[in-house]
Amino acid sequence: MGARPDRRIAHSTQERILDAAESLFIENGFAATSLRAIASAAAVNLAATHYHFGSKQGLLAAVFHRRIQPIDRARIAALDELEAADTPLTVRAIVGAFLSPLRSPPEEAIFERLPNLIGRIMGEPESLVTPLLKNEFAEAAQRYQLALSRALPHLSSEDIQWRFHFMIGAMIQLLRFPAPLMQASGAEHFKTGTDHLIDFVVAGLTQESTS
Amino acid sequence: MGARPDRRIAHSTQERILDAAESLFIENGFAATSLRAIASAAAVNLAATHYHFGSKQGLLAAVFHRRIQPIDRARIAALDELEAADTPLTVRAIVGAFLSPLRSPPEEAIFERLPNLIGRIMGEPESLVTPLLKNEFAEAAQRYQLALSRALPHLSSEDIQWRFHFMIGAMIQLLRFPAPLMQASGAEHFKTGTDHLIDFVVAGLTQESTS
DNA sequence: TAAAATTTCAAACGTACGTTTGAATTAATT
DNA sequence: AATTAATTCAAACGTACGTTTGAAATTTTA
Repeated sequence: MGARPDRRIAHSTQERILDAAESLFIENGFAATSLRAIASAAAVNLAATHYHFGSKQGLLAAVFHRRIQPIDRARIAALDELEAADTPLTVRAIVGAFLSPLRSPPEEAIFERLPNLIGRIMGEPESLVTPLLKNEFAEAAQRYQLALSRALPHLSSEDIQWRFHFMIGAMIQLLRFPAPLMQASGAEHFKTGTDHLIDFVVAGLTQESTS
Repeated sequence: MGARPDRRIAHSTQERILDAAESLFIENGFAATSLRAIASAAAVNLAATHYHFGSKQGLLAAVFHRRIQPIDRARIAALDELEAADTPLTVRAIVGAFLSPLRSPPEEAIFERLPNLIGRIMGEPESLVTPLLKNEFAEAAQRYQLALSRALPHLSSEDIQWRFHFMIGAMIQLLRFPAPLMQASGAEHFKTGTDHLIDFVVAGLTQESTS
């Protein structure tokens, strides 16, 4: 019997594993998610996880890579575009470019849980997170900190690093908890979490430290 | 010779377990830390972990409670003291009161790794974190958001919640990664991470959203 | 279609896990 | 000192884990 269902409806084995692993990693974290649970949710054989991804860590890397790569590229592309113009960049424009991939239109339903994944993975122990970030996020971080120090020439590189650090923290908080604790009631004026985030970090970045 | 018979050299079994569990939770996370590793590091019998704390989750709760309670009380006490005066509070004073427990003088060496613990636990999956926070952090959060909305009366409660949310995120980032990625070279002018954090979040909180 | 490469599968590998048990030991009480 | 309570201990409980295996099934290549 044909083991291959309609390819348009059902994803490939790798994709099904990635989807299932992503959901379960988001929900329970890496260590608390078993390959058996992943294989079961993906409706594939347990051994398929090792056949396609080598190990549980390899699967995590693949899950992360699939989501972070488009974001990383979009960030760099957005900054390239900004810098193509010869006008000096505003902090708000830089922040907007950095965060825009997080609110870009969901061409695929992917973007629904993408933020959750990043937030969850960033919460994992450092020994798990650092190797993932080293090769996926370092370039964009460097580029954006450079752009920020150009837009804020009076700040030391130390100041830039700290403020960038806190921007990342605020961003992760939004990714992990898409809404503040209290459930916002009827959304009166439409302002997304990302909008609030941008306002907050722009103020933090451009602040003139009075202390 | 020490004039005091310092009993702290030899901790009790519970304390040794709590210390060992704390260190290992910080390093590897909850799920990836085994009770056997904890018992071994604490030099106690494996069964002692269940005898004293009932379960692994109970141990986590005890580890967390031991550290978060002093912080929580210090936060509330600091706010009480501020509000005892009848002058309206500044945002900076409120933020300083909220964050002061994180840089209070290390009377005990405890305070060295306390921030790491909180940061690490906040990164755990929501199902683990939420029950811990519900009864340990809710009151202080409410009190401080109320104080903030009094200091910033032109802001909606929704705005207050969002800004508070991002303040927490920036704080957690500092707790989890006490320094920005790049190692700061010779510390020229002394300004701690908490000082940078306060400046950042005060600016974010007091910002007049122009977007 | 025949051969080769790729992918799926059921089953098992050895190890480690959280938890429980009941006796041995220590501490507290009378 | 005798009795009771609290604590420690070695050992084992059953379960689940990541990983490996080798044959069966499928897809690709020629």
